Amino acid sequence: MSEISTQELKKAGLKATLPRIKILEILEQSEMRHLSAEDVYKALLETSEDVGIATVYRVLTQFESAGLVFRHNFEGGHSVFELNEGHHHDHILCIKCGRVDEFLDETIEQRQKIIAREYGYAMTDHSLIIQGICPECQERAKGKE
Amino acid sequence: MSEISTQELKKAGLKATLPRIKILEILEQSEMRHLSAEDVYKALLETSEDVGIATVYRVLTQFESAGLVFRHNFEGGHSVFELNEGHHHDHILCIKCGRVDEFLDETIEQRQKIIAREYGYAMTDHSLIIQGICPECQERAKGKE
DNA sequence: CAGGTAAATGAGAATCTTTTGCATTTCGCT
DNA sequence: AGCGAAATGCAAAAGATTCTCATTTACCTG
Ligand SMILES: [Mn+2]
Ligand SMILES: [Mn+2]
Ligand SMILES: [Zn+2]
Ligand SMILES: [Zn+2]
Repeated sequence: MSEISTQELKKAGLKATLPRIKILEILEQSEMRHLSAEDVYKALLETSEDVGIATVYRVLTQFESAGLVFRHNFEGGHSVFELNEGHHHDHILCIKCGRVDEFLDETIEQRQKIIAREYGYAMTDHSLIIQGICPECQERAKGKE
Repeated sequence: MSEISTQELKKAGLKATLPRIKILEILEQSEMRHLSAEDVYKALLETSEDVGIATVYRVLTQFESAGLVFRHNFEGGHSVFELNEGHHHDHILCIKCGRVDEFLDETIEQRQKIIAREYGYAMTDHSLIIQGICPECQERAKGKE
């Protein structure tokens, strides 16, 4: 079953080592789409794989360079990673419970390109995060009010 | 001259202490609009004020709570602060030289509100950063090519 | 399939940014 | 001037990430 992961790694130009295979599978199989290095490390511990946290950081950074994952800075302090499944999207986060939703708005995407051009920048990337309170957390707040 | 700063602090509900006055003046007088805690600390050293880095962090956080400054997470790792001068704006950053430009796009602002509503979120904030290569850095690259 | 080699790893130390604990100082108000 | 609460400086601590280096592993060759 790790054959598929092995192929993906090779295709990305990475040696198919045990830690890399395991980490890739965790990213693919986790029900959370956005995982911190610590999240990945904890998941590894549960598979009883003896992988160090330093390797988790190294591998995630390599995955990013290889285009296998995206790194996001949702909250100051630590990065989260998610598999690159080909479709760009932005994020909307609940500041109460941490829920993450994803969206893509073509109007915004276009405006960004126009703005970059106006300022003479060659746009390489962008990061848009909407923060708010999710429907559930709004209900919860209403309840105990 | 620090009278004005003293007033601003009092109005914001903060005791007008020497460190707070100095830090506010640095934010007001710096030619850089976006300063890290370390930047502020270095500027303080040059005024030969004996302020600890811990106080810099504490004061900047208080200024943020008081609405005097905004905190941004431009690059993973550290926050930058800028005076709140009343107008919200987003940022476009050069990944080569660190230059920061500011913009405001009403179309994007509106779309964000609509998206939050679509997902049922009560939007509290948002952060949009366009990354790219500024005109000067594009020229520089062209030159040595 | 053994052997060699460069690349990858684990453990812990190191780094970097930010926060915290605590003794001491300062501010704002009599 | 004097009091009490709030603020500060310093050093230690914390949290996230990177680095060092001895050891192991993946992959190529014969
Ligand atoms: Mn996502
Ligand atoms: Mn700005
Ligand atoms: Zn929520
Ligand atoms: Zn530039």
